[in-house]
Amino acid sequence: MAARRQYWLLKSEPTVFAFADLWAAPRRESPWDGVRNYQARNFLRAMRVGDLAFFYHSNAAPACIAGVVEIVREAYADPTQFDPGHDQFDPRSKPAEPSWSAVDIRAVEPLTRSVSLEELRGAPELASFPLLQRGSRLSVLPVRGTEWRAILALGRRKVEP
DNA sequence: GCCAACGTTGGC
DNA sequence: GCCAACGTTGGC
Repeated sequence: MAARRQYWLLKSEPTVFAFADLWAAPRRESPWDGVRNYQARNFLRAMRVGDLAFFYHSNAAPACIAGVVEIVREAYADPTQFDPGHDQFDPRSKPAEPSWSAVDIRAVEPLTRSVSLEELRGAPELASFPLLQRGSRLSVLPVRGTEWRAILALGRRKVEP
């Protein structure tokens, strides 16, 4: 079966780590670590090198999609789970059987225009987009091809509608 | 800062 | 296995 690129969305609070921070990092790369939710972790583990993801700014004014990133390293044991000095330290996780995973990402493209939540809500193609559902809190989400293209079209548009 | 929604924990 | 309490998320 041919490998097929999948699409994702990753949430980050820009005051902690913004798309611009990733863009400014060496080789525009960074680990994506610290995920401590099983469903989100399972999505991380399903990612393949070459998959693309939107970089979403949560807890921002306005919350928005700021850019596109690529998965450059598939899931590996998240080192922060074993670091007692780290906020995300998990004393129950055993090195022989790590509970949590990280991937590495690389910034690919800043969107010409950030796409705000309000705009996302206005797009008919995104009616069932998980991010827009009530109470959605997952920090890692799958994105369908139709949704991906609709959002890209909004983000690449140069002129206000 | 508020608060609704959600995931996790732990007593039973 | 149930479920109340708690901590966290995240839009506003």
